[in-house]
Amino acid sequence: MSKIITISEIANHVGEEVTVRGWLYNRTDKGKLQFLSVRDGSGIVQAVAFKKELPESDFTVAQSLTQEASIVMTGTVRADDRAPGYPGGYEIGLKNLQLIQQSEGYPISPKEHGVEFLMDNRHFWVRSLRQWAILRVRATVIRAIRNWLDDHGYLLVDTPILSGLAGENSTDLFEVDYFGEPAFLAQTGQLYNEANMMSFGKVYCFGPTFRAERSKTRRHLVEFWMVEPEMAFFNLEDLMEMEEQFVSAIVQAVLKNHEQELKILERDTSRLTQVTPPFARISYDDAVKLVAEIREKTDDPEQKELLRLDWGTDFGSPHETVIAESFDRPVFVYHYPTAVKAFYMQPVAGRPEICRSVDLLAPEGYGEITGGSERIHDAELLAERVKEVGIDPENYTWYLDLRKFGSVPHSGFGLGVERTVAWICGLPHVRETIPYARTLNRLFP
RNA sequence: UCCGCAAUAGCUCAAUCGGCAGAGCAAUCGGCUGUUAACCGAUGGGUUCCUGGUUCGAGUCCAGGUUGCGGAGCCA
Repeated sequence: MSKIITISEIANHVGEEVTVRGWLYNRTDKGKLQFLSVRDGSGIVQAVAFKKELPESDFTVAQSLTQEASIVMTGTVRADDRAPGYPGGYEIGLKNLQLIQQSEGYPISPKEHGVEFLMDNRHFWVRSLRQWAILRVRATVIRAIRNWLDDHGYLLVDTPILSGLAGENSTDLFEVDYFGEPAFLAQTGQLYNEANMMSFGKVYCFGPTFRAERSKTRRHLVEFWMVEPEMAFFNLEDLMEMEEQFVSAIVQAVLKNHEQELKILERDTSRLTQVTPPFARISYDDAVKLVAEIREKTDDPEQKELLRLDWGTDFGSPHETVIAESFDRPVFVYHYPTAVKAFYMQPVAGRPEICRSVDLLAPEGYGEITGGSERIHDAELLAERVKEVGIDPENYTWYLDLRKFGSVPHSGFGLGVERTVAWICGLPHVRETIPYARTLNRLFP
């Protein structure tokens, strides 16, 4: 009985007889010689079947294998530069092959497919090479997020997914029946984070969030994952310094661990290596001027229309794109108009029309990947803002009470996992960055 | 919700001016001892999204609808 190995560790077994268990990814039949491309989850390896080197019945089995048939194979590992795979350069000289189950009519071929077809077959699509690479990067992004926060004194404190609180924007909430009472799926854990921060100093929550926005763009999902750190005694400048360290650590972790995956995705990593502190910083006031200058220079009438912008309105994605393109690394845009941001953001001293908020825009048109602010810590000011915005203070009693018992200045932000993965992988759409995307028209598979 | 585009074989697409519905891949069969999305030969495979209209004749033109895609708004 030979040793069962995973393909990722094949380099340690050159010259040995090994067993690999997996699925047929592709097959090339040359008559008395066949090449089997086999994946086992950890990688892809080429197995070579010469007719004379394995039992006749096993060779016949090899000839009958269809794409995604499950198999157990045994053979000798040898280094060969001609062998493709991940990692490439090694192949298995087949001595024995056992079919577990044939795969009849597998829908996804090595040729191109359309988006709808692939999303309908997402439960199979996750087996494909590009998806394998993307979802491995996603796992590393999540691991890097947790490692960095855990290593820097942040405590993971989970926040509820079901809540009676509306959160930020009541129109975009999913309502569910909670024993006859209305409840909502969480859009953010932030309000709870602010309570937890007073207990643990630096906290974060990390989980799925739900937004019933009727958005149909490359940057939106109905269900997406967000990490939200919240820190006591942090002002806006502290927040930006923390964010640039944090985001850089995530990008560098992927670069370090996924050279192979980024190559599969044909990602140009030169822009990613530049993602190190400090990031660029620009105020909303200056960003508005910057957009106006860029708009002035463009000859494209369509672009001129899209870039139209008055002070006081929020940036749309065309604005964010041209702002981000003006810098060679991620850029913070801070001090947005108070009117376009959430009620709990601290107004700037002497200029209450702007607030201590900051969004981080990723380069290459990937848009906003974090959004955060310094929070209002004064009880009276917060109560005033609640009244101004017109939300029912009844529902926010506990949240308002936080400001009555040792309230301190504090800040926090949320980072969208899918947008971060899309940016790092260089993908055109976030739907491939989550195993089973929930979008406007998709709840299956 | 608004604007634009699309729907033809299992998949990706073609079909000239309105005139016999086609190719590649996949599948099946045959050939080949170094393939890299192998190649060569053969075979099978169609409610041209739906409903109605114009016409001698509609995949193609017209009306309505359905579904999907891209963008805007909104956001991470």
